[in-house]
Amino acid sequence: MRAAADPDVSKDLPDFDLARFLPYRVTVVGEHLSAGLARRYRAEFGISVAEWRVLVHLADAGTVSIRDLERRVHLEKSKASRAASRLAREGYVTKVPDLSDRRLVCLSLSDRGRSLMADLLPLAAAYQARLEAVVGNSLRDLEAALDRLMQEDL
Amino acid sequence: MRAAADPDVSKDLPDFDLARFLPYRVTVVGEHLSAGLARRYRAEFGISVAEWRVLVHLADAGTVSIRDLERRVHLEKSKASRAASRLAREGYVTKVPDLSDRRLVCLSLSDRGRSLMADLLPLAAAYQARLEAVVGNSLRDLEAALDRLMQEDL
DNA sequence: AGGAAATCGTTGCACTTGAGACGATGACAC
DNA sequence: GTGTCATCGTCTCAAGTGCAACGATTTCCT
Repeated sequence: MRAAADPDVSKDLPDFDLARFLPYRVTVVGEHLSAGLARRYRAEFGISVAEWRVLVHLADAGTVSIRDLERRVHLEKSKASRAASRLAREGYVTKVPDLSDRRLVCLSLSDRGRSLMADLLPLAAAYQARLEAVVGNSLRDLEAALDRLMQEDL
Repeated sequence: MRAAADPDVSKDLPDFDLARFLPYRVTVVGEHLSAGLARRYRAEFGISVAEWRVLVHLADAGTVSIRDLERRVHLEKSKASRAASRLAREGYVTKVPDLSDRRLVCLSLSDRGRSLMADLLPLAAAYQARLEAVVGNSLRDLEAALDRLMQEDL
């Protein structure tokens, strides 16, 4: 017979339900939501998610540096740098050195980029509206919960 | 003077707040939550997020195939295949052909893998408990909202 | 039985990613 | 000024990724 407490490896592991594990669950939903819109702007304009974030921030902040992107839209600096370079190469953004601090770059939308965003932003707004309809009247709670989770230092 | 309606590119773009855009927001929170725990098991055991998901599923399903992983824990099959291979190489899982259908592989935890999970699962359970405490009594609403967003075909 | 079609896991390929090193620039103390 | 330190953006390198193609198997249909 075996002892009741068995420290060796043949012992049963504690139950664990990945489907209820918040890091997993939130990540999967995030990928699902992002992919839904990204599929469209990737097929139509060849834009990646990182490039989309850069464009959105440019559309509402005007002129930004790589470091601003890093802090405001959660892109690591190498990722932000490469996304900005691609967008500049495609002609969607202009990239010039900042004259008052020549370590920085000034990124801003070109005419072509503004024209792109004139197409993209209404699409995204409609998508957001659709998601909010799905969530319904618990949107406030959802946002509050996400905020609290985000503030938590883990 | 300029006409009121101006179709050219110099027109202002619609306002758009990325910080309230659900795909962005949910994704960022998901990364934040995942990174909080992943940092620990990566530093301590050299395990990636994909490998973690494989291990968890093995811990509670016993024996699974690559295809099961693909469907149950949202890993593309090449990602699942490589994660399983790495874990097999490290000795955490055993990988043998399925005798009743030789297209499939049978993955299961080795003794070493079970021992690893005996350390990891309590850690994850504590982490989950901490997150649930942060969310508080709106946990039900949060889960329901995530479910509804997940079911939506986008 | 026998051939077409579907399924499974792996791999080759081109691309992306994260982490750190690096040169260039600026801020600060003395 | 001058030296030290911090900051910014890019680049390099190894590792990871998505996708499609592939061989091996099984299933289905007749």
